[in-house]
Amino acid sequence: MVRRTKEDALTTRGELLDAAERLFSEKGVSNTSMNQVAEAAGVTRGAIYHHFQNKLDLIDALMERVRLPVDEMRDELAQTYQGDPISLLRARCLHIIGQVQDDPHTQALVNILLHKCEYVDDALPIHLRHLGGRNACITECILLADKAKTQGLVDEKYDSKAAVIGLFSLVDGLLYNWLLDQDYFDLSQTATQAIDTYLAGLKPRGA
Amino acid sequence: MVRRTKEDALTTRGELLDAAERLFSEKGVSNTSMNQVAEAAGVTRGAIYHHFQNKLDLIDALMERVRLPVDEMRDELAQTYQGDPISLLRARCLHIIGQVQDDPHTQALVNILLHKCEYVDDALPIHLRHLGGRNACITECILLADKAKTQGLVDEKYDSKAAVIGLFSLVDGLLYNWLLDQDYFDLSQTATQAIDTYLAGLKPRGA
DNA sequence: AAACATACATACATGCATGTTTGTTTAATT
DNA sequence: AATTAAACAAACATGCATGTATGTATGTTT
Repeated sequence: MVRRTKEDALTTRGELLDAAERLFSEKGVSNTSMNQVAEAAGVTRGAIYHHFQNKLDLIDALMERVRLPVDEMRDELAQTYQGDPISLLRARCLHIIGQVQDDPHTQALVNILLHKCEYVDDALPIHLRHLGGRNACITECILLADKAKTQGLVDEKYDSKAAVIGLFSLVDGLLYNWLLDQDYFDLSQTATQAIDTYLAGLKPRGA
Repeated sequence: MVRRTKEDALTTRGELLDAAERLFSEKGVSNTSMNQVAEAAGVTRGAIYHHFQNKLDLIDALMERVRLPVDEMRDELAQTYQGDPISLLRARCLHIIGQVQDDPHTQALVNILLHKCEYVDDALPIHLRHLGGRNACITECILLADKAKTQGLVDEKYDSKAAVIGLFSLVDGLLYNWLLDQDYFDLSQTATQAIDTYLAGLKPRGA
């Protein structure tokens, strides 16, 4: 069957992305061929090369699909600027944790990023996206940390950038290890305690 | 030239491992062919298949080579049981950080583990080794955390396992992000502050 | 209704990576 | 000294992944 309607084509495209996301997350990116993706989506490779230029382009589309919700979340949290900066940072971190835990698309994508793809060339869209998103988020959060410092919520002795990088590394590490073996520990419980521990350590001693 | 002496063969084997370590760390495991490894070592694929069964066996040997020093370190630190458990944990974490930063072999291997290989199949020796080593180390450190709790160095409200997993995730995350872009932040400074922050958060409030 | 463009399927060409086998030279063995 | 066996090199066979080119049936446009 060929030349279906325009929305049918979009459906095919979506099924290709679903299949790719699942296979990549299960077997790794370079260990999954375009043919396998096509078969899993019930089409042939012709369909893939019609919708995407090549594997990299496919991955790019994959990331584009879930980046949008993440951006929404960021904007949303940025607006709810109520409460102290530390609580905001906490909420943001826990939100990320929760989303990876509960949203299958996010989980698959993060799994791909952390465990199922090789960072081979600087020109790779994956690499750039990952780094870019991280740096933008960190830069934004450093402002929050500075604000918290002026409010006396964070000890003066700490460097804001290092503090934020530490917090993000903690989140990354938790996700990294949890995705490695989901049965080894409970993510939300462990993450909540770990993040609270870290944030408690940021407070001035006398507070 | 062929059939060189027995130690010449060991040299060849070592050069193969060196080449593999470098190429894998630079270009990724699945993106590096056996032929490229052989060429980089100045031999042909025949030499590789003489010393190793296949790519997985090569990687296995790669990990075996640097696992030994790491184990030495662990035994060494386990003997110096002086000082409080928290200081010991701190020293251990900073030691790992320092070793990744300063020892090229360790750095390359950790880079491969974190960024240059796909965790595709549970049967892969890489996967098992990584998980096994981690779990063993965590189990060991949980005892330390418990000990610290009985000494009143850690707040009663914290779960020991979660506390240790948090600490290790922090270290993993720091290495993960630093290896992604070594110029973005100073590893030892950031790690020292982050680890100290986390450990400070573990203390009881009134201390 | 005719012309065109889209959404694929199919077929083809190419190249590379792997694993194996065979061959050759020289150290080690007896 | 003769035999064996190690340490590779070189050649072979195979399969798979990619990219592209072509074919075709059907929606879409005018």
